[in-house]
Amino acid sequence: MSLVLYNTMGRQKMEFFPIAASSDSVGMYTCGPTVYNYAHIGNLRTYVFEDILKRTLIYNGYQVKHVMNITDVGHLTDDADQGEDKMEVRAQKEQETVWQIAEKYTKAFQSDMLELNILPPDIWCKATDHIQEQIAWIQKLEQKGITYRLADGIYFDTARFPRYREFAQLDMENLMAGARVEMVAGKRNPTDFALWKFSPENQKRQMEWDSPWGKGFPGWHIECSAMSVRYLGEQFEIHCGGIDHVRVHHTNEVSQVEAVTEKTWVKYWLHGEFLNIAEPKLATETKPEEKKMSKSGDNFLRLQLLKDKGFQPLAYRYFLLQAHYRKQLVYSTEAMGAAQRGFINLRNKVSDLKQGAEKSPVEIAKQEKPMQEKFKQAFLQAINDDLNMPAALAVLSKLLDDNTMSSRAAFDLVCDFDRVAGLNLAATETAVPVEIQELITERQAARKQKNWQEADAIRQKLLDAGYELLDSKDGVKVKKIR
RNA sequence: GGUGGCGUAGCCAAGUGGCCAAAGGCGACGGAUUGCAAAUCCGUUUAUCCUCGGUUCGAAUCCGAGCGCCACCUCCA
Repeated sequence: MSLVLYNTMGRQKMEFFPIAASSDSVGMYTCGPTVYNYAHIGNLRTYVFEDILKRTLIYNGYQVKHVMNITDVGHLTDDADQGEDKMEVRAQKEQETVWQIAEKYTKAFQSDMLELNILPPDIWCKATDHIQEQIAWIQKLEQKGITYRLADGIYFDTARFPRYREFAQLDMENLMAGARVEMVAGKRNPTDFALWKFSPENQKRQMEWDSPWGKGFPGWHIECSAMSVRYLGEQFEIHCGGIDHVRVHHTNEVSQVEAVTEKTWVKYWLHGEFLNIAEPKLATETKPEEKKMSKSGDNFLRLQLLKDKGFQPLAYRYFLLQAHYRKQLVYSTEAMGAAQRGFINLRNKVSDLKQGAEKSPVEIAKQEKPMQEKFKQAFLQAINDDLNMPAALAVLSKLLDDNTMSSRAAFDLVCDFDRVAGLNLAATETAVPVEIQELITERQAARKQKNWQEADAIRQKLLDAGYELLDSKDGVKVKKIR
């Protein structure tokens, strides 16, 4: 079945084919975090979307080579190429070196990824580890005569690359008319951007390098161009990021690469929409205000905060999967609570199915194969239609409600679907410690004697210890809840 | 002001010309089961698909107008 993806380049759904027709390998570059702070749950939405994309490709039989960068230098506090470096600002604030800051927030990010069951990239690359590649690429642009020098750095002349506006679909005249951005003195066009920034003369930067143009640091956009080409070649299949990157960051990246190579760089561009947050305003106001979350703003929710509220990271993943990645989604505690209940119900059903499956033969009866295939096709159709996870989850729900198949056949399918959903649905409960098992036995004895008071006391005790008991016809089930 | 997008049940959310008297989830209600719970199972519930007009044999789906909301046009996933 063909895989169709919405390509920002062209603004339409397109059938996916690797560049080399005969090959099943796919190069995928995802813009990673700028590690000057923790990731918020809005950032994480994008990474979950990219993970679904990657898992869908793998599910379709492709070999994915996934590269993700870590921006640890050069990302300025505004885009007029005259703000401060976010990393340096943060280091100042926390009284640590920029290197410590980078290390700390990179680790935090990777830990979030792990908790959300996001598959790690094959290659992590840090901007500061690839300064030479970036300098070399700027030199290539220089040889093409597409750069110019100002007092504070080397700039890309967007007027010299006529295709510049194509990607962003920029209306240059409007951009000019609305020119609210204070331009760096001497910039030839409002869209021109810095490739290399010089260190300020009056101040020592923690991160700076020698270059043919003078001591300084790379502009933000050049790192993704240089590193993706380094690891994936001058042409590769997929590049993704947040929707906000279309206009400036990715447009600049495309320009930098294609101005040098003079051929199409990336075949498919995918962008994830924003997560907004319903922010309860003052108690007097009835309607919550919807605002997007900003890493520099104050409505900043981290995964840790969700955990503190009792939400499981994978329940957050489930929350995200219930909406399409190209639609804005509003986060609220209520919506998250509903998702968590849904997620727990889902897991309970799968858990029952699993117990049933463990009692049945591993071989699926022949007559069940067509039924399995029917579900599998429905699931595949959903994910292959531009990653329609809400529809895919509906197929999963229908599967769990189906009672025509054996537990074994159904459970195997659930595991298959979970390769894409990544919800760890079949996660095995951890073994119950002996002392817990003893208490359970004790309670069963009390129940037999109809000593309900004793039985309930033990049940409460176990609950406090993090184990929930579920009496069923087949005996007592134990669920670890913490 | 410019640009892009959205408006589907109490809430979240798929569907974008006939398979839709509209998927799925959450919630609510009734029942089975249970010592009580929990979980599970069965059943029920709620939609003139924002409004008005048009195109069409046929529209939630296309077109026009209006209303409302969101995002982007500093940085941001």
